[in-house]
Amino acid sequence: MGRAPCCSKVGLHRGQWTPREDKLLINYIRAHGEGHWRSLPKKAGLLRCGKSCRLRWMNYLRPDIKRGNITPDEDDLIIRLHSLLGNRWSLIAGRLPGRTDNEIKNYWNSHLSKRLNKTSGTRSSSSESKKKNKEGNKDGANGKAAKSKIDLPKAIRVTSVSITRTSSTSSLRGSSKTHAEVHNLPWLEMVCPNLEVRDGIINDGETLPCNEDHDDLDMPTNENMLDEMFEEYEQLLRTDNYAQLDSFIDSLLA
DNA sequence: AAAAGGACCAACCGCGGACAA
DNA sequence: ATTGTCCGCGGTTGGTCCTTT
Repeated sequence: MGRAPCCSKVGLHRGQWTPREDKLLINYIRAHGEGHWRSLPKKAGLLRCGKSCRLRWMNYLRPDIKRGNITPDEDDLIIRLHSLLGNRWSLIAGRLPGRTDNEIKNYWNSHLSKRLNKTSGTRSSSSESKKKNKEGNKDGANGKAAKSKIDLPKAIRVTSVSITRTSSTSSLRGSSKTHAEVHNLPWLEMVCPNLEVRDGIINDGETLPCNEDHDDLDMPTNENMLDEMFEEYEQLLRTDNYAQLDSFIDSLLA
């Protein structure tokens, strides 16, 4: 049962990437672009699984990745977005230019969940669960149940929306309209107001508003919208009106 | 100074949706 | 309509570095 592994693992390298492998991957992607991950390793002369190449590129080698500590603004945004979206790291990462889903996930597990745990007393970090596992699952199912999880509908696929940093801007033509307007995505409108679609092609703006290195993340309009959204969400939580809460979440996910 | 434990983070794994044949 | 493949996602693992004892 289950599908076969993405590739034969026989003879393939695993674990830490060497500088040479990084160089091969960077050179290949510079010359041929991203995508076709399955065939990429062979063509690039890498003894790696395509998945591994994609992960390495997405999380580490991509030129637009922002290095360094998470700023307080980003920190705040992550918390807010997580309360709205749950563990949808890729969606959250899409709102934080230069940050990867893996980075945010790690940051959440190692910093934020712990911090929130202190204030709420209801969450536990992955490190803690890992520790519990190491202790031999003494708590059995309880240890699993203690893990925090926001009960939201299953994540929708967003690749076609292309909030990602790699969306093409080369073939844009015709009149523009925001993507959120076209697809009736109020959430997207708030989170990424400059996203445009022209002739069915998504554009995140000539100035790449969603991709810029916003070191200060100084976007007061978005912040206000986010605040309003967050407040509305909190109010619904307080009222315990689950039907309304569901429709609110549905409207976000459209 | 050394051992033990904790924290962090890069990388792996398996699942499921999208899409083509 | 079915099957197989590719890709992206979230959860988890394990290695390394740091801190505490």
